Amino acid sequence: MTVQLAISPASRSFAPWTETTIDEDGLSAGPALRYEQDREIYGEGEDADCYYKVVSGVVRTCKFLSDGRRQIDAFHVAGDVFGIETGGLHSLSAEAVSDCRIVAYRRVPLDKAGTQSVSPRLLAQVLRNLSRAQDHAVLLGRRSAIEKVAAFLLDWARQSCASGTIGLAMTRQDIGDYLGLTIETVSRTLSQLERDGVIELPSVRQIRVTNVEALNDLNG
Amino acid sequence: MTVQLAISPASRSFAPWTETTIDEDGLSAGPALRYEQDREIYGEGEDADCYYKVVSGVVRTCKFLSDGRRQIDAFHVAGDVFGIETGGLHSLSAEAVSDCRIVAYRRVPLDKAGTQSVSPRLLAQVLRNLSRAQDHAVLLGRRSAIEKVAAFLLDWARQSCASGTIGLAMTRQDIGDYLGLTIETVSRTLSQLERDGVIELPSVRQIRVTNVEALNDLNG
DNA sequence: CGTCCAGTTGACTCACCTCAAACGTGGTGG
DNA sequence: CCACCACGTTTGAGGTGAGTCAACTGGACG
Repeated sequence: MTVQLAISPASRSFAPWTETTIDEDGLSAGPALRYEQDREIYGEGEDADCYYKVVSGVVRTCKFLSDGRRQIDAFHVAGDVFGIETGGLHSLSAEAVSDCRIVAYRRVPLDKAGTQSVSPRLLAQVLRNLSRAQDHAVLLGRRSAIEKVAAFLLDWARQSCASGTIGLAMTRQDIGDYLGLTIETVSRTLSQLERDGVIELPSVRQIRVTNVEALNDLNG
Repeated sequence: MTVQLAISPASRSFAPWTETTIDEDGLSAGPALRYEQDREIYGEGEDADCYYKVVSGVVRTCKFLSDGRRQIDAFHVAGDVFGIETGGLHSLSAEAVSDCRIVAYRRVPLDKAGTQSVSPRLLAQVLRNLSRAQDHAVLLGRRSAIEKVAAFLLDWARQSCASGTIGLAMTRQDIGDYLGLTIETVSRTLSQLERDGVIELPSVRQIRVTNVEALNDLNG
């Protein structure tokens, strides 16, 4: 199983909850693992003996309901840390949205870590994820479809942008499952924004924002 | 301003990001601050020089959109920690849902904490909040009104229950803003659950669950 | 040139929202 | 003790934003 393989490079990091092998860009922490598009990195319920940092590419973390409905928690890009969990098990699953490189760090479950202290950098990463999750909740609970899409575009432009045109790594389905919408609604909303002269859609996976103010207005 | 007053008892805790004055129940960490119902504990954008732990009562943390729409992030009960933020400012506001007692702990912003390490207990609390936020996102993005209400009831029964009857600390408006619904939909859904024999509503703020399985089924 | 699959578009439906009125309960004052 | 008010809640009637189902489009690839 690839996951076994995935863990091995991290074993050089022995201290629990430390980042001794992580440096600012994460590149020298050991060889990056490669995951090709749509590969699962870990599944809901699997042992959470590692956490991860994205080196390149995009990763989605998500949850599933028993009937298959999916909610994407976040898209992670270079520098983002994901997979840090309370218990010994991952409560989300993680998948490669695009081909990507990822560094794994071995961890010890919190309940076995005793009084060993934690790097503030790690805490900062967790707090960043928490803050994103809180913003996401407002979006999911209180915004209309067009506001959701506008917020997503602004957010993604900031994260990924080679300014001018946004390159989408993900499908409409991914966007829908991130925003709590169906693909049809995502598609229709993008078309409407195009008709309104707010964006252009040179190709399916490329979006050019021609009127940022309009998006900012929609963002409240 | 009451917030100034609120901070003082925490000043006995000097080390940044430590919990030396916190013990398991949080009661001996210093005198608890009292907040009466609907008092603001801190506002969005205020300096986050303290974080907090609930001793008794219920606290809500929430965000507002510019037009007044509100999303409640979480209800916090005895033992829960809230108000730990990435930057120097609170990104949510916190208010007393019921009269409550709260302990404040002074903190130092992460960016000034340097390499000082962090208690794993604090990290565990943050991870708990993160996990709750992730569950909340699935609820907001992918569940129907009746599923939302069922999930809320089960959740709240677990947190607050003197088994048998659930005592609600919050209004329908609070529940709606937590679940991403209007008060009318919350009310109608509760009425429907009552008609279906799943719950009883002896009074507005009391709910007796008569059929837990039905709720669990709705919860997926 | 045909197949496949992601995306788009259209027609229709429905879950939830909006607006409005009625209800109930707790508090206040006569 | 009762009349009245305030406010949170419930209920009803009607509207609508987003979902559903289905047909169509357009690149990518063999």
